[in-house]
Amino acid sequence: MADLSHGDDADAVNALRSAVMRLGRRLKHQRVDETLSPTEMSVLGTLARCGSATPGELARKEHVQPPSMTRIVALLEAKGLVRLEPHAEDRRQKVVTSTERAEAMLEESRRKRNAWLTAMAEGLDEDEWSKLRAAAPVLEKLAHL
Amino acid sequence: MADLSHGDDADAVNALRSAVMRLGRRLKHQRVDETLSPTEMSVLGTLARCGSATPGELARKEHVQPPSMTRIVALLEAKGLVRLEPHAEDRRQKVVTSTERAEAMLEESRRKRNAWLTAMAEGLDEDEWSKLRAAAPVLEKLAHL
DNA sequence: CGTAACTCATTACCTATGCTAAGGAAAACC
DNA sequence: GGTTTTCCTTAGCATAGGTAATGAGTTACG
Repeated sequence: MADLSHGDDADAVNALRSAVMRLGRRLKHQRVDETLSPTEMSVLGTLARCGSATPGELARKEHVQPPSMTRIVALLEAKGLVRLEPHAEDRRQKVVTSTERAEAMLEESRRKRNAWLTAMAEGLDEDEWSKLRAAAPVLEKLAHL
Repeated sequence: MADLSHGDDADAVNALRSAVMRLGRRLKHQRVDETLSPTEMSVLGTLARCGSATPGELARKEHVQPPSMTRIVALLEAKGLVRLEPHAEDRRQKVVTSTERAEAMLEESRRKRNAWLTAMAEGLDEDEWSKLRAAAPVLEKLAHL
């Protein structure tokens, strides 16, 4: 594992935490569809990546409690972005699948997000941006740990 | 500026957004002092870095609306972590200063945060961690842009 | 000067989004 | 076959943010 005991790493940790929190708050405001919360967007993204999933699986992946996921899935279904089907072998569970409409929305949202981040990146040079690009997968891994 | 038009960067942008959001959610739960919200912590951090500031300045820096900052400052004052003084030249404004107690708490919290992130970093190798460390300042810059 | 317009902080109220606790149905396990 | 466990859900609550409206203080302009 990495050694986090000396000062530079402690500083990095603090910078990371602070930046992630603030950036997260700003990203919330840049939602592509005003009627969709950040977590709802994130769920659609997860479904696009992983295909179908049960509410429980989604709750674990999004680090949210099951009751919260129940509501999120219900809202997504009401908006026609997700389909709910009975589970094949286990009748307690349900299977959540994103619709074609969700795919289209994700594509649209990707464009808008990029536009916003492009504006943000005006203030970054190529070197800074490449550091960010290199760190993106690591942050993802960390978020899933 | 960086070129965000091709696919790799679009992917990086998506990964970044998703990871920042999820990591932010998990960091919220790892608060060092249960009685302090993440934004309250962030305000104390800002004060430690920048010295005194008015509520309005803090609201802008934390990307929060003024009324929210009013409440945050009031809570911090009630906990003895912040001192409120009248502004020298402008009697509309107030000056917020962190107390010695806040400094001690920040130091304590830094230790606890590091412990948590150390546990997280168990799953990272040295290369991944160094990428993260390189990106930390860039993320901070982005968060402040 | 004095009043109009603006700015800063605050108050009051509302909403969004998460949580815990509790329940009901299906599966798994003696 | 009855008990325990697992999964989703319902109900109620807490937190943390936002908007709109208020009040006090400052600045600008006529």
